[in-house]
Amino acid sequence: MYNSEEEFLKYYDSSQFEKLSMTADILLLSVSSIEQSNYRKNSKKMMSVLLVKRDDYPYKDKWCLPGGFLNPSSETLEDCAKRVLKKETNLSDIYLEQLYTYDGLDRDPRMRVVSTAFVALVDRNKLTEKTLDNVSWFDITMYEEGSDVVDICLDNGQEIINISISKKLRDKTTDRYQFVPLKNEKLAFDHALVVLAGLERIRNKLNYTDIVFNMMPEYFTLGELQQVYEVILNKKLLDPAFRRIIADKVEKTKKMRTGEGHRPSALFRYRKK
Amino acid sequence: MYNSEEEFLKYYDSSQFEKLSMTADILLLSVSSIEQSNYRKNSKKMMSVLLVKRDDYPYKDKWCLPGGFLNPSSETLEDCAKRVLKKETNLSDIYLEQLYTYDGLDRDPRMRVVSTAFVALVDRNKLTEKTLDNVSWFDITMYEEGSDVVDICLDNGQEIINISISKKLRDKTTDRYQFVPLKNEKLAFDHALVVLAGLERIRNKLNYTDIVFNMMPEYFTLGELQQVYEVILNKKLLDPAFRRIIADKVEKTKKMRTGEGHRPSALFRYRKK
DNA sequence: CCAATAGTGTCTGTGAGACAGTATAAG
DNA sequence: CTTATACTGTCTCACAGACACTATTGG
Repeated sequence: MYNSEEEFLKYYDSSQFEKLSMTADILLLSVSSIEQSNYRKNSKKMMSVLLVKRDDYPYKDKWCLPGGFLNPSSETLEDCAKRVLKKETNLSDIYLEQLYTYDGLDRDPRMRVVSTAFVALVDRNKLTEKTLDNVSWFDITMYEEGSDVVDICLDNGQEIINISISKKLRDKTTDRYQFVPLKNEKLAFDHALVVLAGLERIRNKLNYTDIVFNMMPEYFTLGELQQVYEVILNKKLLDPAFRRIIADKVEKTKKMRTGEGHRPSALFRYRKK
Repeated sequence: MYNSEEEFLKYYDSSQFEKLSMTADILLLSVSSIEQSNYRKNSKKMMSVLLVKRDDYPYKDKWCLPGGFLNPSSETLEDCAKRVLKKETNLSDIYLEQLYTYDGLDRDPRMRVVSTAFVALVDRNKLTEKTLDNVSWFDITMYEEGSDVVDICLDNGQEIINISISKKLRDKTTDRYQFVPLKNEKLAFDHALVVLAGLERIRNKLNYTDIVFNMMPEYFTLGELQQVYEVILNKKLLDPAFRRIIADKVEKTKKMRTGEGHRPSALFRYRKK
């Protein structure tokens, strides 16, 4: 037939397979600080996610994750994700990790679109708040009532998005769980599933990686770091246990944080290994 | 512009974005038993992977993972993976899990192809050995010499495939590790990376899921199960510790395995929760 | 002094790792 | 009796969970 790879490629007809469009969607997460009225209290921390308001069909006026179509001839999906992040946040040095590829047949009413979702983490302080009115940070609250329903509440101060997702056991030929959206009126596409999967990924990785520090400023107190752990894991931790766990990941500096209405705390820094 | 989603879709031109082809590749893993010459000894277990010999360009005469092009108008990537599995092994009830999406610009010399890789697990006993001569099971040996180089050796009894991959730390904007193929002369595309990523996935999941039982027959001895654990984790386990760990995952049956040249062992069964 | 957080010392119970020992089949 | 595996009892050491205690600031 053909005698060499060169010859094969010369006559290869790449149109023989039907093609499709791909997008990269980004779940950009960070931690927000909410000042408390009591001057003594530390600011409360919450996980937050960046959403974009759609200004055109499909899903007009609903919120969605920032994303964009892949340019197949020039960029990888990761390149594409970075390009979108740059456009949306003006930052280019952000932690980025591939999450999952979503490919339901009807996820986009326009046509078949396969989307690879990425999780991105960022320190909120690095962001220059260029307040585009179609982009907004939503604080995340997760309720895992019972065993198989997860409720997620997203709140940007003006609008509240309620999501309810069922975690069902699937047949053994696939992943352990299937996620079925039960309630979701304001989040476009299948992005509710991406939010849930991304939060779970970060929660799992917290224990065996150093990803937290991508959401932290250079200098931080152990109290702040503990709050971030607590908000990601969604449970209170005991001080001594927490300090044992992160002891070898951080190093104490000579700086102190004062003026908080209580004992000052030492500032720590991430110690790379 | 448009007054409703219906109207929008009616005039939507889906050709405005450049399109591309996608494939689903499957890393089908199972455990093989190798009879020992000493009649007393139990058969040795090894992880093994199903490879297909390419009979056309590109990568003619090299081995690759079974895979196929996605038909975008009718199937999901998982459907596509199942279709390929059915064709290659004639089985349809197989554990299947999405692994990672590979999208390097030059991974296929023909054109831009993005591939979503799946891991599939199967009990070798369920396979009817229809010995197609272009399909073969390769036993896997992994060496993790030092800290950042992984050597994988694949052996089907006639041919040996040696792969060497470097695990390098990447910049913090992405995943912790970057995998760089150092040596690989017989495995097509970027499939060496898929093999490594899949083995690591299974190894990690062994501890917090019940996936092993997808590779086990209905009845098995604890010795056999332990051997499978050992071969996946690539290290010896202590009997009492192992039995404590899996105690609540299995249930003893009345059946026994005899005739092995040593004390008979009870047959166990997976206990679903 | 009070309120709130920072930071440390120490007890205890659980559980993995380790080793030793008993049991039982085939040849 | 030997060999190889099956299976169990128990000790120890590390470590997470828990609690209590001291320290230090602003108001």
